[in-house]
Amino acid sequence: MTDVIDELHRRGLIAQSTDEAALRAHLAEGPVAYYAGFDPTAQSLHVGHLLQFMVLRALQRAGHQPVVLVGGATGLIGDPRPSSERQLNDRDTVATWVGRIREQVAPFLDVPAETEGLAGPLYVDNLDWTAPVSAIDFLRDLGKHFRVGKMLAKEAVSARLNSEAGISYTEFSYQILQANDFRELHRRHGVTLQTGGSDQWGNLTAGIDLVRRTEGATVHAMSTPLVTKSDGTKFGKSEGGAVWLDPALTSPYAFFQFWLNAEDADARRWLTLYSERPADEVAALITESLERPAARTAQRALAEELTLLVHGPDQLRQAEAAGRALFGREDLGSLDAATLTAALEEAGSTTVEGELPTLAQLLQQTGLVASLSEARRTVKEGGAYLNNERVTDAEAVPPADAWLAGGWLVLRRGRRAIAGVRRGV
RNA sequence: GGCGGGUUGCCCGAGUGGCCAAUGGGAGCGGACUGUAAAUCCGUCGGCUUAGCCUACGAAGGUUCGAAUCCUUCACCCGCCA
Repeated sequence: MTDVIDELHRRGLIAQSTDEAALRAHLAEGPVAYYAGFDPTAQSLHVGHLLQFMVLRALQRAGHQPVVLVGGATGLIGDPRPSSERQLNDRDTVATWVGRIREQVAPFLDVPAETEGLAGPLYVDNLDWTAPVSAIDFLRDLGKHFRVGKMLAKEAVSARLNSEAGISYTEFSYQILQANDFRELHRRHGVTLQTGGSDQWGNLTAGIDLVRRTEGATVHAMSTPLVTKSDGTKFGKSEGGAVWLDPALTSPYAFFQFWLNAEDADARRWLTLYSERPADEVAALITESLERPAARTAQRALAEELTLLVHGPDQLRQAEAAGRALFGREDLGSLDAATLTAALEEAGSTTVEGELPTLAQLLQQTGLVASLSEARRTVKEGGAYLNNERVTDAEAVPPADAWLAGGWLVLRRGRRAIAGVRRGV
């Protein structure tokens, strides 16, 4: 049996860890309860969170006990972002998001009934133990264990202190809440390892210190590296903004396309990080990508593996088929109604009843552009296409013979953004 | 509580009474080139009923023929002092 730490290293999933030899020995002793927390700061998790699940899954496969914390309490506070203070969300909203994220996490870690020896996850919400703590309890029982000097020294805090934005007492206190979570999970479930992103390192170590100080126990932490893009832009964004895991916010098609469109260098690095294939298979894919980059095997492998993991086999099949239909060689007119319908439903579409509006209006209605001004601009720039033919007049109405099989018009913006217009009954 | 500095479009950041929908950079978007890559070059980049109009320079009021620019009040941020 391969050592899970070795596997995590091989995949580049460990940026930092506490005493690695001790952690390795600890993991070798038997099943260890470990946790990672996810704050409900939005209605859904996004691709940025995915790497955390890769770590949780690797540990789970190695026989350890995952504990997933959804931060009903910490989500009300917000951890300090490098840029600026967070906008607080109201309590009802956060409570709703807790439920959604809790459901979203499940497929990553739930184990099928027939699986031998693997432990399903334990789900916890830190609101359970944080809400009952009074201000006095907080200051007496928790605050006393934290030195302000140390708190100020944490990267997340000092960066903000030295910035124009400054930092509120609320966000400054965040690390205490997360530290308390670790202690609470250590007490309740014997958790001895916390994993998280490298930007969480300060919070992870705050928890370790608190547990040592108050429980006299040694616990561990491990952080994942920041996933980067070779062009320096932020990972996890696409045309429409964040790439969400919720299919209602980012369609499986768009999710698949996000990975497929990765740059070569990124795709190879990401494949190493994300793929659960055996090491030699990953190595072969990377070799192939280096030899024939145009085939984009690394991108394809990534897109397939992650779409399957996040959205399941049916959605993967459809996302792939849609991409083939829309970007394939064939003439759009030769596609049959079923293929076109499946592809455009994946890509995004809108239905038009009665009189057809102008192309500018259609572009806006399908969401390919944000405003009519942008639609006109796009047409002027030569970036708008109807059924793969460049549009020259934004105010024109598509001719009657433009309708394709099944009552569809295919609108495209630029090379990649595609949407369908369906004829209403 | 006092004094000083600050708040400009997605981000950074110019702009101190008209030539300002606002210089420049970045991001974004489109085109060319390609592999539904990258790099590069070119263009574009508030909205609308688009040769015109509307909304915008923290918020609200005011001065003025005219304000991002001047005045007043308020909010928030940074620093120093108490």
